[in-house]
Amino acid sequence: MFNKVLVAEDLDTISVAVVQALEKLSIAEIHSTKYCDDAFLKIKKAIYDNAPYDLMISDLSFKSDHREDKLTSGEELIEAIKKIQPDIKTIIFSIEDKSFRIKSLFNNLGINAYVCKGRDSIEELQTAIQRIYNNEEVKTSNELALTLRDKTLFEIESYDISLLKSLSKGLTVEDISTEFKDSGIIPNSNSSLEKRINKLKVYFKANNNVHLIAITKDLGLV
Amino acid sequence: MFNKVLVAEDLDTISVAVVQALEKLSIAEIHSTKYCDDAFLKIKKAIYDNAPYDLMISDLSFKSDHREDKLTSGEELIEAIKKIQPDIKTIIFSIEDKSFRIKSLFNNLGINAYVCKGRDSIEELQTAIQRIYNNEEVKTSNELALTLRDKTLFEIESYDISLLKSLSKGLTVEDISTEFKDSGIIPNSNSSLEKRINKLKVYFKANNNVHLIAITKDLGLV
DNA sequence: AAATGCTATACGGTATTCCGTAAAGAACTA
DNA sequence: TAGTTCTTTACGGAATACCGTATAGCATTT
Repeated sequence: MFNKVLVAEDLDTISVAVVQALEKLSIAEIHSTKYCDDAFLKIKKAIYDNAPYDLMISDLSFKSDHREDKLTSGEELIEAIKKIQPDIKTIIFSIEDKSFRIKSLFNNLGINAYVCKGRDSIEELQTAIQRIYNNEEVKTSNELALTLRDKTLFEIESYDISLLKSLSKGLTVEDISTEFKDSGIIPNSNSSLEKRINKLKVYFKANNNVHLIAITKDLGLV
Repeated sequence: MFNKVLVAEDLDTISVAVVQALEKLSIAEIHSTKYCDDAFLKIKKAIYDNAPYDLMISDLSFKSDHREDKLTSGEELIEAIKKIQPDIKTIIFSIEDKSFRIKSLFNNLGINAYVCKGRDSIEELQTAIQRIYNNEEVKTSNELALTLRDKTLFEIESYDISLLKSLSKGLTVEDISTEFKDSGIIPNSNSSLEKRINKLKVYFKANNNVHLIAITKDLGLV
């Protein structure tokens, strides 16, 4: 089994539970930290001491508080760590369940596993660790597997996102039209914008603009 | 100390940590559940068995899964439970840190304490329980205390919440008017609803309804 | 070049929002 | 009872959303 593991998690409740789960896997050295910056320093020092970590388990989002941290999210943390220790194994342990988000984590960060915080996540986390150690394929959470495989997912382009964001800022279609014209974004006519908004409304089954923003906010798109 | 306590929390990691924290307070009977509906049934059965719970600690948001639950949030759960056992003590233990939201929980649900999941929440939870048991004033988390004491804060009533919720469901003012008439909610005329929406728009500095919903969604009010 | 198809744009009519003003009703005061 | 104030309701006009149809531009095909 892995010898030295680091847990980066800001919520104390979750952190103690994860550490306990690791202890049951008879991992010798388990360290935990509540801040991304601290996690980075620990990894760095471990390399320096010639006793590097084998695995890091990290949350994605960290609450901000009085401290002014350089690294503020799990993504930034992993990106920074991979630069100084490319061979370290990484698991993200997060509540995030948006498929497109998770997909990009595998593709862009090269994480080894993604475990979704949920009703049976302790066991899932343990099996994920075991499988990574055995170099086996890591199975994702049940619910997740479905959404990741779902090819029918509407391709939301960045154009749609900025359109939705402008709407949620309280701009009228007229406003957005001039905004897009200024930024050189096309299409930018009222008519085209309306047509695009309409497509989004159809896709998300929204009755009107208010409804559309409510839905996409819930999905975390905006 | 309290004798019988129920923990309603869907994330297994947090649940085990909370139960451990309770054990250290030498509480005799500690039960936990991952679903709102189950929590309600446990409370109900305990009343029936003449051994009611003294305290419930509940999360606010619960993940939805294959089960089709009637109660889907901590708010709904507490509302339902207060109807069958009005004297039960309740603590909300959630990641939510928006002052509006929390204030409305105190005002509309009559909770006894609000503890924010964070880096030192285990200790905060324990002192909150102790203080409720001693009938002392419950101190809220440091950051929270400031915003809650602010009397200039607009009093968001449950009326406003249901209005915003209806809007975010894509209903028109006309629709909401008939909906409110059917439910016996007053005021319910188009004019009054518009006036109320206007106040909210002024308060939240929203340009239009879309903007208003975007803002209140961000604040976690809807 | 002509035909085709796709996309962006233009326009018009209806519905809804947005925002005033005013009347009706209820609660309180003198 | 009459007066005062606050809340609810009514109404009207301008702005915007909503939705259909029609034209213009551009690329590809024939």
